[in-house]
Amino acid sequence: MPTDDDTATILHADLDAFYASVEQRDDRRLRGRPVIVGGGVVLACSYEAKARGVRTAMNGRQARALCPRAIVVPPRMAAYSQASKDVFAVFRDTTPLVEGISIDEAFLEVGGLRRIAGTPVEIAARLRERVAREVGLPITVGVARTKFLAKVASGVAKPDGLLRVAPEAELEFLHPLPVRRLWGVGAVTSEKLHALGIRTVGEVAAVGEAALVSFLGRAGGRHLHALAHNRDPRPVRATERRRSIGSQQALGRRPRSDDELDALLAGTLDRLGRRLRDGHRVCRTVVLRLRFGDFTRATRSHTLPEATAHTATLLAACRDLLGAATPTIHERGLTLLGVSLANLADDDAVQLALPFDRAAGAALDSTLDELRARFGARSVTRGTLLHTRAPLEVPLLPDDP
DNA sequence: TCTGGGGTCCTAGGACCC
DNA sequence: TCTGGGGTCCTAGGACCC
Repeated sequence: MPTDDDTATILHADLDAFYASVEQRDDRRLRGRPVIVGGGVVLACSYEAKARGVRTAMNGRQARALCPRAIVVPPRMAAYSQASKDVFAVFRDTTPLVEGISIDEAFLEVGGLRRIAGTPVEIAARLRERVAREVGLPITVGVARTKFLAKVASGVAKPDGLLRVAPEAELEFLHPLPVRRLWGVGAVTSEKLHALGIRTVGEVAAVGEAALVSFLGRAGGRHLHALAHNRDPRPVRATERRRSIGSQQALGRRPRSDDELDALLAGTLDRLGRRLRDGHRVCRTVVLRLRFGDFTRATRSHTLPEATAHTATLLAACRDLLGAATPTIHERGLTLLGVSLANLADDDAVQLALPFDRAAGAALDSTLDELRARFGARSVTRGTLLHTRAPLEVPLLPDDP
């Protein structure tokens, strides 16, 4: 039982089989039956389909072979987006400290709510009830002292469950789990670890940090070492702004003419430009993503001198990149075309020429509030200043000798 | 396992700057 | 003649997440 000084105050809330659950909610004929969302590739599947071995990202033909009785429905992204908004409204009504991770999961910090709302487990139980009653969707919640453990707990408790990891039993819970459960361990890393005879989190914990760093690189090694020893000091923080937006589409095997590709590119940039302007953002870097007939991939990027949301400017930059890649495309064929816009900033962000001076750079932080006031901008951040080598000249440091 | 679409973060080398 | 250390930015690629 949680005690009064319970430090397990982080909730990880994760909707179960999200897209498929929305479909079952909206069409009672689908309830209790195996449902697959998406035709060519499985975007999501209900637990009835999972029981037959169907998995997310599996190709459609294989999925239908495993589960011939499955009902395949096309995705309805607008419905999922609305359902997500409804669920996040319940999250934010539960606690102000909500960190969204994706369309269907979030961390919630509920420490400090004990007197008004009860223990974290009580809060989690109420949250599950509310999401079921008000939005009509099943959700699993993990409760723990750290983000990482809360996420592992919800994964273990799925579907439609609630699990608290007691602070005194964390390693007992963690160490027998397979390495794949560690955040950041995917197919490649787990294969590397298996090759070294490491299969469980406990076995990772027994390896020194230096050894992990030499196998997996600096960041990856340190990250894994910390998680395996149950060290995850990251606090729950309100969701930060997007760092990039993008769009891509698979083209199939059919060869496309240069004109066709150009039209696709123009359409993609038109939509992205609109999203950028709707969000009052500008971008400075365009990234062209290509996948070829042999499934090799390439990215080509270009950084503009000034941030913009002007479609024609962005399109021109993309055309140049695509033009340069045309020989490769003719040679190997193109099966995917995508564009990402990165280096995002608010469209009224102050743009400054940053002097190359470390001392000034450090002093910048202390003058940000002053700059915000002076320009009446929504946001002035150090990041904005650093990645914007723009023409506006501003006396940065009034006290500068 | 013949392959969706939307993202995040890390690494590494080269150019450039002081 | 010989030859520094520290930093940022850009580009490309890769792993991973849902």
